[in-house]
Amino acid sequence: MSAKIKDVAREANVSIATVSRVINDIPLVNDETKARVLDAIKRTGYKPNAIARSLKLQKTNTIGVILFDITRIYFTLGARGVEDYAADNGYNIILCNTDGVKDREKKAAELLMQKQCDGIIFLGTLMSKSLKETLLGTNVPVVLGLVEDEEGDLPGVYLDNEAAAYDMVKYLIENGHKDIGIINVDPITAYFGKKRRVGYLKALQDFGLEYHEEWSHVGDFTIQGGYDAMKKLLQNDKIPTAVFCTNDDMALGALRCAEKMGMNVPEDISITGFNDFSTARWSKPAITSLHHDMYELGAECAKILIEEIQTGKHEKRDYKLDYYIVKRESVKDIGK
Amino acid sequence: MSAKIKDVAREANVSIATVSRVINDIPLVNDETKARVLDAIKRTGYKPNAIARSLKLQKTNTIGVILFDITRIYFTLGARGVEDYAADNGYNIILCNTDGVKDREKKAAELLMQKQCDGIIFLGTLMSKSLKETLLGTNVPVVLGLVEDEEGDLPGVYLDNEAAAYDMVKYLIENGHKDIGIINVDPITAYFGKKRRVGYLKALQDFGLEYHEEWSHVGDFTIQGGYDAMKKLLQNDKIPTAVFCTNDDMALGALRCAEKMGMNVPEDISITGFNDFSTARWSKPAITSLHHDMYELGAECAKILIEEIQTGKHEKRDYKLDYYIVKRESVKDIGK
DNA sequence: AAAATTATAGAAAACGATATCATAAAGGTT
DNA sequence: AACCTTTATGATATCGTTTTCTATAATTTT
Repeated sequence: MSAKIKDVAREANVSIATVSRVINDIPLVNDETKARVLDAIKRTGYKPNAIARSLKLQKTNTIGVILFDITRIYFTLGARGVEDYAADNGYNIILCNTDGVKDREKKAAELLMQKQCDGIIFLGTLMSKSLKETLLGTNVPVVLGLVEDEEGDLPGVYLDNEAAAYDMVKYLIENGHKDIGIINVDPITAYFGKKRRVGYLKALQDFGLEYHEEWSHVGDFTIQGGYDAMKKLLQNDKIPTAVFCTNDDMALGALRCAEKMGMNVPEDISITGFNDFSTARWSKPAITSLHHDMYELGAECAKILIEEIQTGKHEKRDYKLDYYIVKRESVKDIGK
Repeated sequence: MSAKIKDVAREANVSIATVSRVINDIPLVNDETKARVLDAIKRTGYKPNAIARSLKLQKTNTIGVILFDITRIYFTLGARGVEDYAADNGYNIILCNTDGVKDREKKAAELLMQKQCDGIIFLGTLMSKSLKETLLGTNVPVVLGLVEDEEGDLPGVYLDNEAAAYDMVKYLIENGHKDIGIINVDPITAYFGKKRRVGYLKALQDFGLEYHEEWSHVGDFTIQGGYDAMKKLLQNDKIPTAVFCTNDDMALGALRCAEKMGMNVPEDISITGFNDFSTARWSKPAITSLHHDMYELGAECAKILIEEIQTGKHEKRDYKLDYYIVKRESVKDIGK
């Protein structure tokens, strides 16, 4: 068994109160005594028990992170952002993957609360009603990443997905495209999918373009998903001149599919991605994508959360990420 | 403040001992009393405090994971494997990224021990002496992923990197290649880099091929790193007919660099990857790679660790991952 | 030199649970 | 009717800390 504060006290011939004072740098200790205690700590190899401490202080210095799937770079970068900022400020993170399954999200939230996390960050695709209830049914501060609490007052950090999608489609339009398809993540299970779809539709409308139901497809987040969606899209008699994909992996899949069908990108069809991960940059042709910083998103979530934990003040605030389009090779200007 | 066991006891008009019995399903409780307690729990919204419980039980049901960088898919998959297996068995994970910085690894280990983790999994590139000392200076079970404790008796889960590299180089040789370069991760800071290099050298030797210092380059794990390393490699007067890259991202970088230099893969030069991530599969040309399952690695680490936690038995054992070569388009058979 | 103040250190009560031990009531045995 | 079981419950010590309150010694003030 490792040494306890009691062992140190015995060893240094003082009371445990004094040892505690030394550990916590409370000034009312005589220098000589302090030295004796420090020495005893070294000799016994004593390390404070954070659990006991947490119980007494009612503070665990841990942040719970509920996320979709750490395996997907989109979320991973966010998680790393959270972890770095948290670690720099003396907090640790407990991680729960949920794959977006509501039941698991709820269980994760309950568990994190039982473990007395000082705060919770939710990095998911959708905020379900039941999760929100669970999260609000406590006093733990909560910050949302990626999703926005539209009616409620939970602070959130996210991209203005609607505007970003709008801008990307607008960019395609500026390049002379009038027939624009979309390969999106499921707008029902993913909040940002919904928003990006709205942006897409709005841009079409604003520029007087027609919406074609048959050019709108949904894939999971994967390359294969993009491939399959593109395959369906290309089965139509008339096909668009450009496809707006709402993530890079799906854009790559779409690109591969087009190639497979004997088309060249961007000569025969233009494709755009979203997120600007290395997939897009190093693809050939390199994919035009919309850049925004997921790491920053995570870090910002952590920052807001820790501030709320430390001040105890709750305040609804939304932090919108910057974004910009990175123009590469996958879009052809077909304007006259 | 949320309800405590005391509140439930008062509400149900029983002692806290009885409430505790109900919570923990200890049979000696009258059915009627039990119902009353259950009802009180529901009414008060009581949730047990895991911290208090941990203190008393000397068990936190958390596993500490120290890993290199969650942002790199190689580690991420491992982390997810750990998390899933752990979650299925009632454990949670605390995650610490270290970027391989020794000091941070040590700090992470100390922190996890203070937080009374029931066990620690190390998913890193190298086991430093100081980290090992820190890890062993306690009674917490430790399992190593990716690295092997050659002299010590810590259990580990890893790929037989030497054999795998050997097989990959052998595959190139079987395809007629005699001039084979290598783009490796740093063998000094990464244990598996060292091992893969040994396998590479051994294969060259076994088949009577010459080793060319100038064809051996090192990159970080990234695509850019592979690109830069390839650039140096291609600056030689004589260049190899094949390059063995010890991860997929670097292979992609190397491929892009070769293309940039006006070469075609695999017509002018063959390239192989390692790990078989989607990068390799969806690249064009698709990259021949060595498949092994990082998710399984993580899950196996968790399995071994939890077994050790629960039985209290420590035993040195090594679990070696299966692997196989996935043949794709990036290798040309140049045999006569 | 007595009183008041200050500097140190210790005793003990929390924090919220679990589990041991003790106790009381009910039923069974002779 | 006295005793022994069995069943159900409560009181309480404990886990390893922090912190308040108290106590003592040392110092200063008068």
